[in-house]
Amino acid sequence: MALDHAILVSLLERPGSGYELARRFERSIGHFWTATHQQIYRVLGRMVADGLLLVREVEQQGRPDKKEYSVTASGRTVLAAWLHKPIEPESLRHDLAVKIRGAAFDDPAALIQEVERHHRAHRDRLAHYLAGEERDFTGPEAPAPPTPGQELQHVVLRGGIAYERMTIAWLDDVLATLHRLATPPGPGS
Amino acid sequence: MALDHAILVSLLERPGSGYELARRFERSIGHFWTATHQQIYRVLGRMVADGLLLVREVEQQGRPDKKEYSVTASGRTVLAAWLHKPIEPESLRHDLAVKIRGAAFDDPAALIQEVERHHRAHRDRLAHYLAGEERDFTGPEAPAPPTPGQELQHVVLRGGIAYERMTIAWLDDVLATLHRLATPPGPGS
DNA sequence: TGCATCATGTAAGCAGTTACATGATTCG
DNA sequence: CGAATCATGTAACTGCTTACATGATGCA
Repeated sequence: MALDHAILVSLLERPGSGYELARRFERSIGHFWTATHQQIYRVLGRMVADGLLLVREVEQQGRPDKKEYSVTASGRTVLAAWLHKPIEPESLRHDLAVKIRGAAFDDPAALIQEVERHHRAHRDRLAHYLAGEERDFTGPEAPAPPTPGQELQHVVLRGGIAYERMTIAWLDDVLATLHRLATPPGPGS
Repeated sequence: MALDHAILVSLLERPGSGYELARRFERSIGHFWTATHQQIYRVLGRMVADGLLLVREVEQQGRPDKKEYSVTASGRTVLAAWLHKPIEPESLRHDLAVKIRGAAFDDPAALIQEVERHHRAHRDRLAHYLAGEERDFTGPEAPAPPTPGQELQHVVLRGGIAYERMTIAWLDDVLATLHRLATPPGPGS
């Protein structure tokens, strides 16, 4: 289960509450892993019970109190063990591709709007990643020289950027294909 | 649940047994969805009970008998309903990216072999996809002109190819970053 | 007064993985 | 005789999603 390990990495980068973790999973860590707060709270509870994390109650002004989690020595050991264990190369799960092949048994043109919607979502995500890269790594505000941790975060972000660019280009290809199928060559051609 | 829909699409493309479906999920459909035979048999049973599929016992010579599944009108309706319902753009789940960020709290150099292993796996997959493209779509054996269904299968395959190429390029970037971190500039520079 | 943000959780159900289990045929 | 391929399944467990549930503060 890699959610445990993603949480360990995120809390090593910076301790925080379940709520903060959920927000990180929507943002930077969300480039490569997703999780909802429900799941995060449950796993946090288990990881504390297993001794991988420490909790500290933090009182706040003008906000509800929070629990701040940090990684124990045991948690570091568990993470290191996972880092040294080989994992299988990922395989994709892409619902949209199922839909595209399914369109052969329905109306291909009906899928155009859906694909355009995805295209917009990926363009937005790309813009968001590029803004984050400028802010954290390539802009004038960025630390120079970067720490190894920052270099590794940056290369992961570059992966997210490359993924979004590739996806946008592919969706252009998909749209062109759907349009071609929707308007087949007339008898004059 | 998209496994149901992936099965519907696959059986509409060609009826087949659970075993055959499992093999397809390792190959062409595996470009965008994975499933094991255990899961497939369970879902097939449920889909027959729900009236989405028909089973037919087929006796074979020199092989065990098999059950051939095909899609009912009800199954087509369910697929069409799903095709017309918007889905959320995917978010990634990439264990290797978690490992890369985690390497900041371990030895980055220790990850190089793992990344190289993934690099090889993705190159192999790319070669396999390209061979499939040549065989089914661009080679001399390919049907001309292609049917709409084949055009859609092809554009999905092009997506798989683009994904593998992007991933290989990114893993090159990751390897360069890990090597840079493993051999920091000496005092002479 | 209502909405957004901050903050934490429980419960039920479905999806997916891993381990276990069987048995026929073909080929070397 | 053993290994590979064809063929179908059950059981247990783990992980993930969806729905439900509460309550404070700050701002318009």
